[in-house]
Amino acid sequence: MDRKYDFHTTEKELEKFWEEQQIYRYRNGRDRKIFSIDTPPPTVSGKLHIGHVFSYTQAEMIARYKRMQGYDVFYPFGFDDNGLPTERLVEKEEKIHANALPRSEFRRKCLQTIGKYETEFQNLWKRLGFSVDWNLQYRTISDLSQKISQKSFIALAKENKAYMKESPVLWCTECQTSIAQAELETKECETTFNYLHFKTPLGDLPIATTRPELLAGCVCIFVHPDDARYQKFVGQNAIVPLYDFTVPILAEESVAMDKGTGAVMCATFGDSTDTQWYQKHRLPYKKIILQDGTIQEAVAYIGGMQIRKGRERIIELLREKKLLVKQEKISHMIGIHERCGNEVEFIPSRQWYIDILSDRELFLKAADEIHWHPAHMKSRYQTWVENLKWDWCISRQRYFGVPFPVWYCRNCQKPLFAEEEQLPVNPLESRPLKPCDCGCNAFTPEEAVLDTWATSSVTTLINARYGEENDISGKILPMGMRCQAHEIIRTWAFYSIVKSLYHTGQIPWRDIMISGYVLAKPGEKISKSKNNASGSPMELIETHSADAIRYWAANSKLGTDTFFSEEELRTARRFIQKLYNAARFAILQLEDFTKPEEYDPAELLPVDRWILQRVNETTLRARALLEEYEIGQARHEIDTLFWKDFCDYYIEIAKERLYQPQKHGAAQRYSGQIAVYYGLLGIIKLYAIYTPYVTEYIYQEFYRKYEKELSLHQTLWETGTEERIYIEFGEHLKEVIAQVRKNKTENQLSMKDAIPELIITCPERFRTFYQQTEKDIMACTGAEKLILQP
RNA sequence: GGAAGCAUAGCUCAGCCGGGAUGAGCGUUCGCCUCACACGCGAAAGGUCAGGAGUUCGAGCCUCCUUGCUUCCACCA
Repeated sequence: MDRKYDFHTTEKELEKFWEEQQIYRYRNGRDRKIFSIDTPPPTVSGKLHIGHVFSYTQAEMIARYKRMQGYDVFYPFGFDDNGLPTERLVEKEEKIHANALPRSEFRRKCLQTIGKYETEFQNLWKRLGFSVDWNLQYRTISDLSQKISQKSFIALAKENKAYMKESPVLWCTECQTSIAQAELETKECETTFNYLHFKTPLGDLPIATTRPELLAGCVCIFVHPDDARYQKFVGQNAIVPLYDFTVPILAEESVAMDKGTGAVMCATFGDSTDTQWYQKHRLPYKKIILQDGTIQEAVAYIGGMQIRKGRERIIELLREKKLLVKQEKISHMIGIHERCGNEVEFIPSRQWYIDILSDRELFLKAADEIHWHPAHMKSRYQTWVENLKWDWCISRQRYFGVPFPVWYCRNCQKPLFAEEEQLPVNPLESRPLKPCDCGCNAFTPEEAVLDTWATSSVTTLINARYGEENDISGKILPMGMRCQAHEIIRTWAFYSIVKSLYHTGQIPWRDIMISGYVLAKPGEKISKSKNNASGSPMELIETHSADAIRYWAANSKLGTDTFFSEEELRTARRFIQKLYNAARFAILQLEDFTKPEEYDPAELLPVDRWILQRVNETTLRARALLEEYEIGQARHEIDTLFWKDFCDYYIEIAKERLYQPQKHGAAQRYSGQIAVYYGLLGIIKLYAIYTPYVTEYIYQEFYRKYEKELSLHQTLWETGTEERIYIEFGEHLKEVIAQVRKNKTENQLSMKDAIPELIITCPERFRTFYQQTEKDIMACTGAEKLILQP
């Protein structure tokens, strides 16, 4: 073995070796319990950054951990390559607009782009040593995914869980599609409160509005029924300034008397409150804003303008005509679309929804059946479910997605669903297999596509090939765990729970593991769009090794956001070199080692039993922590065992015995060899989940010729009976050596300098142990004489 | 406005059931080239555990209040 560990060649060779030997293949549950993993299919919307690596790697360690506990791990990998995020990427890269192209051509461009990105993504995950079974790879745009997604929709529609309705919906005028509540973000925004007077028979009624461009869409005025200032106006009509039509003045309890003037203009639609009032008071709809964000042509003064432009123009006009009483700068929160940051509008349209409001209790109960890691993440889910306002709108007026398997009868307008044998189907290219119940055989296809989440929420079903010929849902559902970041609790986690409950009646997974973000600097999330990542993951791997990045990713507490610092990668590299060096030492001492069929621990020296007991103890502790997904804490336990106990104490104590059997005895040396052999093997098994490359290298370089498994990653963590007395003895012995080291340091002596006499205060129960360890202690401390005193 | 998380060494963070800060890594200072490793070994300095009150024999940990940071949700007239 070279003095320096060459990760460049080693990692590449081993990556190939694992792939060729199919080390991580899912064995279909043959003779092993199955642990199935629902891992996030990354959205194909740009390049992956260190944040993804951080989160995905933590989950990957759990996969490795479970495998080494004897599970047949079902660990697929997918790509979420349909939907708006991908469309936006393609529009940006190709400098095109989806709606300017024939649909088929745009879809073709999308397919090209995702192919390129997916290869890149896959290479990165492989390079990071992910123990994914690539045979299980899936894509949300594949035929199978589309089929299962469409089946899901049809099944829900038949149970009336999915329904169509005409209603004001959240609308993004930039992306020109409806969106769901979950895709809404808020942004603090400076705006102006414009005060105007509406004339009424009883005098002027002052109104404040931030959206004067909607004056033409005003349908009524609301005042609070208890508001003494305005009670008299209720039941009267008011004249809308500038447009001079009349609207009724109505009483409404939800009006905030202290906001603006206390009297509020309701337009269709300025905000979500307007939509609620519209429904509650059965108000008329006056169309002002169109789907593309322009004002309807027929609107006087501002027809055809963009919303902002129209607003400015109206303010100008109001000012000219002296109708503007005053203006006030305010800052308020507005809803924006998470994908583009554009302000959302409410536009009535016919959309498909999934009923989620009726079954909140069910969704909350499901959350209690799932183990959340960390536990407090459950409250985010609960708050979200409790605050749901609208059913889940699943139709998108976009192109690159799973089509709705629906046509509408031209005669009776009834929706007609595709037959199962037609799926996956694109209604634009196919026809229903039979005529409508009304006898009509002419149809209009649904042009919308499904919300991306409507498909990615069934990843568990896609992986299980739910309802297909080779359905394996009985084996892998509910899945053992779901891993994801906390930002998508309200989307991916929530929708997956909804779909799983609706389709299978059970929770999608038993555990959910939620990772934190990697922040570039305080508060600033690294994101694909901001491009604020320091070096691409591939570059970092080339510089620091995949193992180093993985080791770093295991450093923080689950669910906690962390900062990225390249400095910490250097620490990781030091660790890898240290492990390599320890292995070099071990291999050197074990050149002539004959592995026993079995060995009796009673024949080993106490200090050798101590280190083996420490490995055993650490394995037990790491196991307990990893069962709770505490990757960082488990690694910390292992670090202490390896660096402190194994390297700094054990090797130093046993060194001379291994070098000089003539002085210590052959049997004593053999005892040490056994401890080094099994001790290091236990340690590399523990580290295998964190740094799979260097540990596998050590295994192949040395252990492979003794052990039966082809790869370290096919071995299992082993534990035996705990014998506390050896742990306690080790602790005592460490204290003795620490004292000697301290003494030498204080006297500025080298560690190899001799000391004439070492007096050990030794409890009776350790007496024999110390007697058996005398030569080791003398060698390690340089003591020429050893005195044991009670 | 509601909720959650965080606040511990110069920095980043561990601290399980309430039992003596036993802390770790990085950084700093000092010593040591000890035949796996100077990408190392050994040691040292450094803390009013955000502030306050309470419960308790005993609080970093439990309760309440205050402050600061982060996040989620609500608020869009």
